Amino acid sequence: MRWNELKREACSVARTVSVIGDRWTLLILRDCFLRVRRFEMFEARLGITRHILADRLRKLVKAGVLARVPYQARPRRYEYRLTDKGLDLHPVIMAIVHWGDVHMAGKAGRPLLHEHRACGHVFDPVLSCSVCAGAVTARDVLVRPGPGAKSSLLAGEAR
Amino acid sequence: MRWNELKREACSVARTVSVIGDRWTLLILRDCFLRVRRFEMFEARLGITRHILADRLRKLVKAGVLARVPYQARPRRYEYRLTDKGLDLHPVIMAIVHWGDVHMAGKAGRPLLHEHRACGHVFDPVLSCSVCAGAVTARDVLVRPGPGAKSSLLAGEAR
DNA sequence: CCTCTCAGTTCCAAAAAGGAACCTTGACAT
DNA sequence: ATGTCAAGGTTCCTTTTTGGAACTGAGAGG
Repeated sequence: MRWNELKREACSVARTVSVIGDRWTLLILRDCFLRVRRFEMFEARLGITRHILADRLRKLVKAGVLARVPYQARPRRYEYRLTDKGLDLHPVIMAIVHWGDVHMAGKAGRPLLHEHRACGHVFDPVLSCSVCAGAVTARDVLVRPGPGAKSSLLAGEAR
Repeated sequence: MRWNELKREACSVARTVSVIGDRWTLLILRDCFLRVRRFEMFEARLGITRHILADRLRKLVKAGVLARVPYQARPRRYEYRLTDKGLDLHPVIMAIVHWGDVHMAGKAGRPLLHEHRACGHVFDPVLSCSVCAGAVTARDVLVRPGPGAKSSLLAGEAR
């Protein structure tokens, strides 16, 4: 399966992965959420080669995750900003950061802390239910086919 | 930057990406959460080539995300199961699924629905604060250096 | 024996990534 | 007018990673 076949799969993971399922893309998005916006800044922070960076930024713009907006005329220069669609990736990045904090932090401790403006405390992200607001873990979830399902998606066996 | 340099970065995203930042790995994990466990099953569902699958499974086992457990003797056969560390990736997969459901679902609708056993309803995952339990969006979060920080990680500019 | 299943491994061609140099637009200084 | 600088790319060539398909090995079952 090639990249372009991925986005046609009847699976939300496959479709999302067709946009962000690449190590550089994920690192670029991390930097976007840290307010990095310019080509040279990404390059310096990531240690990515320039043509791969150009390629990934182009793809993210095409996917509607980033917008390429001019920040000066003469010479015309552009920067890359998260769109609303891109901002919606925040939970993905937070979940990734949290897993890294818990399972991959060295003894130096976590590199970054997150403060919740609303309550003023340093917090951990918790996944919760949109209906009852209770915490959700892997074992609390029953997966069922939805309207866009292909029957082959589910593995069969009940949970 | 090569893969093996990634895990040494002082960034939880980089470290997590060194384990799961590959499209096949993410799709393998999706299937793991759908109770797929055997080599042939992964291959059939994913359309991945066999040696890449073998490679990714080996890496996930080495990373402690999956465990290779025998399910029959004579001939000895193994299956791959999520460890607790692997189960902790559930929020990452849920966040990815949800983004795909919202931004990439065709008009057929979402392929899978998730029911919260505790309350019995189909739900969407919401990221919330471990301290006050309130919802958390990108703009609610203030990022600060933690004990394991390198100063270069933050982009500078206040949020 | 012969064939089948599962779980891999091997080999070769094709695609993607790394590295370094080059290009373009315009500002600013000499 | 010539030279240098900065930002944001592009080009070219080499090394790495994938894709695809065939082969291996340990039993089971006829």
